[in-house]
Amino acid sequence: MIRTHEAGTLRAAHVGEQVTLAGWVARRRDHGGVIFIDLRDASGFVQAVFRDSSSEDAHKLRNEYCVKVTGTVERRPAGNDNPELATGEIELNVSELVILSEAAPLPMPIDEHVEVGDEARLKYRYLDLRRSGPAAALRMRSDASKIARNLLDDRNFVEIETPTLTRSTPEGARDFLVPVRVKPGTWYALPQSPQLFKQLLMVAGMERYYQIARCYRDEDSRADRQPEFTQLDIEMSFVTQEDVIELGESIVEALWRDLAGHQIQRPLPQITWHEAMDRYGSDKPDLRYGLELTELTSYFAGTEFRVFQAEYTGAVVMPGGATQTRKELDGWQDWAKQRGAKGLAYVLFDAETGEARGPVAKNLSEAHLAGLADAAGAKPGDAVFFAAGDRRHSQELLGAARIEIAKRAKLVDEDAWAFCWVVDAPMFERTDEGGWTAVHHPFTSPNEEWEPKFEEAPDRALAYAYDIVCNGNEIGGGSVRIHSGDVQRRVFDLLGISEEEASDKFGFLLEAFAFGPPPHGGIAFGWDRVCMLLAGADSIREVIAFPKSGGGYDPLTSAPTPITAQQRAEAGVDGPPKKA
RNA sequence: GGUCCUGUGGAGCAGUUGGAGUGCUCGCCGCCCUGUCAAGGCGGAGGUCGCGGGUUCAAGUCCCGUCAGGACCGCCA
Repeated sequence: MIRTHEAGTLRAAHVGEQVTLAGWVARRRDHGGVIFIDLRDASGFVQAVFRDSSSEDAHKLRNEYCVKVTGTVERRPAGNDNPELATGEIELNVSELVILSEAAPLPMPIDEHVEVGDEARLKYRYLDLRRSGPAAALRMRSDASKIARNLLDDRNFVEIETPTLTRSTPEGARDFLVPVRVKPGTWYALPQSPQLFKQLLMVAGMERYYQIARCYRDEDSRADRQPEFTQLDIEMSFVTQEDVIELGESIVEALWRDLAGHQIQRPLPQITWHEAMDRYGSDKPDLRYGLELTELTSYFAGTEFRVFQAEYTGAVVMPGGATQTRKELDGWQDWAKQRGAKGLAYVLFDAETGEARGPVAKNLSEAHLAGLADAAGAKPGDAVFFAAGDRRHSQELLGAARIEIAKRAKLVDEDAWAFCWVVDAPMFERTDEGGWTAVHHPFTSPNEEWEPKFEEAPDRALAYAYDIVCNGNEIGGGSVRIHSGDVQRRVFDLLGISEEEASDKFGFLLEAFAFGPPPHGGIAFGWDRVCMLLAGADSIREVIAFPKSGGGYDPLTSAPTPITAQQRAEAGVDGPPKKA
């Protein structure tokens, strides 16, 4: 090493020692006769002092020059300590300065105190990462992965890599495709997850598999989504849902204990998917606040108001919402329309009299108005928002409203951690064409109750499928898989997948399942989201070294780029497509 | 595919009902300065106001289009 110590580790105990440091000029304070440099390396900062003998070159220093300095660690003069710095009691009296490399004027400030836009940060991510905050997020992620690996290793899990050039899967998200030079017209797909491979590893008798796996989905991005993302992917043989949940909680417990200083209460609460929808209008409810939905379908039975003559009518209360201005109430209508709803009906309860006001109130009978506050759980001064219509969509609208209310009314405790499992997810949902599709994936096992009869009521059939939710974010999910050929065939039948089609698409898996597949199940954590939460960030970009911006664009490398005619000719892009 | 927000020196922002010269902080360059620590003082450079079109006597400002970024809906088993 060209240095003897790390800058941020020097303390009063080192006073008198001759040391050599290497790092970057974080800041300079040139007083003419004496020059101070904050020298930064990965460990932190230390103040280097240049006087007469060493100051000639030091005048030339600029921010982010990479330098090597040799000198003596000295106690700072009385009154000059800097309690802000871990190294604030001492400084390095420099006798020799070597400029290792110079830095051009910076395109963005590298300053702990200055906000910089995302565009500049991502384009110059290597400069962004010199700042302590962004750097700490990546180090924290490394720690998180280490904690998970250690825990899984202790439990005899095997870390196994699976292919990233694989075959296209018909279900789920859009695949990223890779043309094949040696066989034009054929394509690899990048995996959306290692799902099928981990099941094959169970057939292979590995029993306990895990992998920190890169996954790819060609869908539009969001703050918590990237085209390539990472899962902590886990699969186990001879387990029940309870075993997977126990393991999942152990991982979450270790992560939050060691990285967030938070002890979770085990077992974590479990609520069923239907309960989550009924009470919170979401399959990933944020339990940091109440504001539960109330169903008023039977309350409004027989109402003259046509909007509420619906399959489902529900409500959510906005505490203190009655004082909202007309403009704010109109804002809710725009908000609802933006989500594809016709609007958001509301009733305001006067803070003084408790009297119901608003356009909807005029359409309701005296009796319905009289009992409404109690039925919806509203107090004088509150607003109540309603959604009516299709049960699922209405609940989702109210669920979204609930989140928005909590945000606007500042009801979210930002320091709280609220975990839960959402269990008993439905197996199937209707497709637009009137058939059925798997909610999770077609290898998810029906639960014990529904296994013999899921065909009788596919809309009500429940699966051994579970999601773990933290503060309204789905951070992981999994299921017990089907290991019986008979059940798998029945599921395919219901989904309208013929034997021929199944064999064409998943033949390799079904064939493997002919050879004594063990019962198995697993879970995958969305690792970027987990790390985002642990880092206290509001975007997964903060915990990804080189994230992409919207549209899958990489501001640093400018990928994706056009290819040359020659590359295209060789790539095998232009081979004939498969007949439909 | 759709909705909304934002584009102004290198960075972050301001710019009023359209009205004479786009301003501020930081950074950058030069000089001064021996105890600062987000150092300070003096001086200086740096702008197609994202791009194109339109309205107007006059556009950073209004209108249309377009590009880029962000948030969201659709989508994401």
